[in-house]
Amino acid sequence: MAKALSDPRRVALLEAIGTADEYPCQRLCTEFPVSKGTISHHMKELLRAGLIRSRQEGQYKFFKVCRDTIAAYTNELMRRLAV
Amino acid sequence: MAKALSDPRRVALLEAIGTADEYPCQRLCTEFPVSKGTISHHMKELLRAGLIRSRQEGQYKFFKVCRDTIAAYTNELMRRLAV
DNA sequence: TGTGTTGTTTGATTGTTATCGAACTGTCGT
DNA sequence: ACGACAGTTCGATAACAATCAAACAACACA
Repeated sequence: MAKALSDPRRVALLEAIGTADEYPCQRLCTEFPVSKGTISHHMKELLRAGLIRSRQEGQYKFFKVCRDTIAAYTNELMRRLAV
Repeated sequence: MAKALSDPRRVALLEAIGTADEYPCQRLCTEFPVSKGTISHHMKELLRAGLIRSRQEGQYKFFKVCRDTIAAYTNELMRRLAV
């Protein structure tokens, strides 16, 4: 999780996805100056970390931020460092 | 900050420091199976990120977790992702 | 003043990761 | 069935990060 959040580009992607309830993959490809392959790679990482979920609709793919996972992470961080 | 928190060893060091109000550098060196150089490197990163502060006392050095910085980070994360 | 201890810096090595382009897979509309 | 579009996967490359060992600097004490 921390690893997934450590790349600025990935966080930017995550933030973009967070601006809407659901965010189309294709829009990420147009709005970020990176190749499709790279987007796909980052999405895979975010999925693996449980930070987003995806939904397929025909040939399109939509992403959604898992806000509870993020909340769980921040809580864990606070707990571990006893703030 | 996120970068600083993305390395497991560094988080472990941070946690160790967090177990006491102040933690001597030398104890980190004895309790973690890494060289002095590596410890020094990680401390530099944690300092740079504002996650710890250090205090010199003669030839010894002590570290202290900056809990408010961590709180600020988690808050920022929550805010940015509108949880 | 010298010796041991503490921590920093440096250079080399090694592993990881972000990125691209290209090849590939799957889905849609015609 | 075919051509266009959406994503994935792969191979290569380049940048970065963790680590060590060794050289170094600073301090303490005898």
